[in-house]
Amino acid sequence: MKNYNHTTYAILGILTTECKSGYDIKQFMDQSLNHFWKISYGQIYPSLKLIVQDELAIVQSSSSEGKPDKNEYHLTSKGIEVLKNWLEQPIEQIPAQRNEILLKLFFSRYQSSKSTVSLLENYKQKLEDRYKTFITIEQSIRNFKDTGEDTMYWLFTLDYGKRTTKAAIEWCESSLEQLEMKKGE
Amino acid sequence: MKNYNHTTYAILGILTTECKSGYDIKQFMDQSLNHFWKISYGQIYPSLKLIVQDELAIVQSSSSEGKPDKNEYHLTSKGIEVLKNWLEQPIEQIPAQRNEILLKLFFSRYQSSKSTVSLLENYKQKLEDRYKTFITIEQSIRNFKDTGEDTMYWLFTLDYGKRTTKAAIEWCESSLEQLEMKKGE
DNA sequence: GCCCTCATGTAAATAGTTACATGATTCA
DNA sequence: TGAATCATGTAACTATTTACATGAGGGC
Repeated sequence: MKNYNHTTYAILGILTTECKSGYDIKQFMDQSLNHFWKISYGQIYPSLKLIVQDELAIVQSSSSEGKPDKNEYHLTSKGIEVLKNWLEQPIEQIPAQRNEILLKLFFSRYQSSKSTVSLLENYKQKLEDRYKTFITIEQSIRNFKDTGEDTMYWLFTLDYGKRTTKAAIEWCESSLEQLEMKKGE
Repeated sequence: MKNYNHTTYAILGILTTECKSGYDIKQFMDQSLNHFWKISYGQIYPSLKLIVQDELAIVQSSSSEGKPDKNEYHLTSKGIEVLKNWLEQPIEQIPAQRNEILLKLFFSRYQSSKSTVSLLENYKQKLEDRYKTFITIEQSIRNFKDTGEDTMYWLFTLDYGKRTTKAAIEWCESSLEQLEMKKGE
């Protein structure tokens, strides 16, 4: 079976939901997959073209009143096979998460403690904002979604975000404390 | 001041250590920055060329007995300025960490619970291996490094890795438990 | 002689973003 | 009429990896 890139699999996955057009896919990404997967239109439309070429989906134009025409992509059985097959493959390796704050911190002896503190405080703020967003999303999933099959898995991914973000916030606090102690010396 | 990409700043940072050549930089990355920054030779050498062109460093050939010649790159004061300036800029945004396991989990209702369990167990194993690696690196830093200025910052980045990896392991355990409960229903 | 490590580099392919171009509908 | 949202798409650029090419020196 031919291999596709992760972006293609992400799109195939989204096509299993009610989201069927390029525009819908982008909306879905920005709302639901935002914290662990993002892509731009520049990738979505060419990928959809490939997906149709390889017969993983068929496209049909749909027009509804008062809205521009829309291309709806529907998975074929071949497309579903490809998706299922990918789901079953184990993860080759944990992604090397590039992290700018760690990179800066690694070389922080070239700047004042004060600057490093600012850097960390700013980062901590961003993490706290993100954490709050997760809580909000969680609430809305629990409120509006009936306990369908998807719900559990969606909550898993949110839980991952919450746990790792919380750990990162605690790390910021711990590091800031240590910097404070160093200054006090 | 001209802007460079993160890779260039990473290289400038490494050039402040004893690592001065393209080969050294790669070694350093693979050993010390491995869990949050990786680059290939295909990026290192072209970047070094640009760094010299922009006079952020000068290059000098050095030969030592029994070893091939080596190009040593030494930061200029301009190079140090550029590095320091970058260090002081706050992080624009938390990186959207693409995460394949979350992507698969998100669409896991299209596979059996058994497959999902395997996926998570495999991932948990990888996380545990990574955690052990962090402990090992931490020990070696504490043992072999005198408590120089760098040490504290290096331990910060390791601590980040340890904390977030631990949170991810706990997440795996929690998710596996929930899947188990679901199966028992 | 052969393999491993040291050492530098390029070319091609892949991945991904940003900016641009276009045009319909809705609402103020 | 002008801005906002809906909708599709491409071109250019940037980033990054992989595969390749080359060659010296050391140890078996």
